[in-house]
Amino acid sequence: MTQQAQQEAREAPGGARADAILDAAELVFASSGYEGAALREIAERAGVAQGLIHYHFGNKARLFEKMVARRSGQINAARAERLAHLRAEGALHLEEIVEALFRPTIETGLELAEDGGGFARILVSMANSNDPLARDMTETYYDPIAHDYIAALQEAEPGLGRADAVWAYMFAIGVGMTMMAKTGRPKRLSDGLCDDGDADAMLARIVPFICGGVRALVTT
Amino acid sequence: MTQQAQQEAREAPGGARADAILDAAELVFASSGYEGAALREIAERAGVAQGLIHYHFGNKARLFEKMVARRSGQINAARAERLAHLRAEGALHLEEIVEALFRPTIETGLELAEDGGGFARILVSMANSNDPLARDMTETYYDPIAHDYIAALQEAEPGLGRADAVWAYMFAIGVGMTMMAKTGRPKRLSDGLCDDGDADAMLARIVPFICGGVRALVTT
DNA sequence: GGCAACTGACTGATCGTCCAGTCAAACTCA
DNA sequence: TGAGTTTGACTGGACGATCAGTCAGTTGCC
Repeated sequence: MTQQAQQEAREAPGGARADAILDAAELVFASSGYEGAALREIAERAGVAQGLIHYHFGNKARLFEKMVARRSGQINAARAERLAHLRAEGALHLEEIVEALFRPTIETGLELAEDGGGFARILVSMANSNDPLARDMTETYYDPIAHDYIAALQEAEPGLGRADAVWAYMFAIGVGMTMMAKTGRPKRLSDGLCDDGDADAMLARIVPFICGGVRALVTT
Repeated sequence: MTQQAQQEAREAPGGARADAILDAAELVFASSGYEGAALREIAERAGVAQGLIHYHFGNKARLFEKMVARRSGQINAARAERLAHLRAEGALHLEEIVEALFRPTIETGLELAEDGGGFARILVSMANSNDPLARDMTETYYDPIAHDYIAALQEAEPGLGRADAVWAYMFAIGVGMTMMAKTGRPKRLSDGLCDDGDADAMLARIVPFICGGVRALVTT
């Protein structure tokens, strides 16, 4: 163990065990929901004693928040970077904006997918919940980047009003949920034709769908 | 009490107390989720002893299912009726189909809204879940009507392929979730400009958005 | 009197949380 | 350097609360 590693192992909650807990928490929260998730199961999956969760995170709510914060930071950094990159290249195009909005979520969400879902499903339940914990976290971690993308929509489509841009963003997020929830329903409804496990194939439909929807809201 | 009413009160679970339990279950499941909901709270809100829930419904899962079945029956009957009415009038138009798809859900969902949400939020969590209970119920109560509307989409837009029609339906449902979840986020993101409590105002944006999206998937 | 509706105290399991204690590494000072 | 002290990650059993579910008993209408 290097001195650097020792130093990191000391910092709470940034050590390897704390990360293992966050990884396990992601799996269990995703498959069981917040209320349904048992801290004992998280501890077991992380290969850690039950008490260690409270040592590092205090309580269940703070564990949930730290878990969301970690992954959300990655997602929204990638979103911001992609948007900045598009701006640097010149005029914004609607298709590129929508692609930039969803690809980081897909890739981060499916990365850890096991039985299918992973972190993305946590986002879905957070987005559709209105309890104070979920609302505060959405406000903290996702509202700032939302404002950026709403502004980008208006830049790309100058005829789009402010209210329409906000609605368009909300609708776009709603469409993205279809993809992230990974329920298997598209396959069932289409006799195997559609697969919500294939992120690229889905994105190929989602992007034109949303762009068509946005342009339909533009008052010309 | 009429003989008819007495007869209904006899059938389990069809009596007035059973209905009161279902009403209370709707409220509690909506605000706390399936795992978070406590049968004791449901009994208390219904003004009924805890044991009566098990007398009428057996267990928590069956109570949940009966509750969903009751309201879903109303929603999907209205959906089917509206679609049949459109067909009877002649050629199907995309805007009318989308309107027919959502209005019954909105009206049934907001009808019982108290702190905001009601049954609609249960639908949202069901649609985005992949646990066996939610999947089976979605399959039983919502897949049949989904097939009808997917077929209607293809009739209204002949250039729309089968896979595209299924995706379009899924995306449309995703957009509808935005509206049904009633998180208050649109208002927050727009400084009060957008209100997700105003179903009619939302539907006025959702319908053109979805229609624009669907038409963007049509291969011409 | 019979039967279905209904009650509420109860059970065992499981939950989040707590805490006394272990242990190895880091630090202190002669 | 090395014995004594301190630190902090970590353990695992115990706690009270609460959960879904059970059941013997009561009620009220035919």
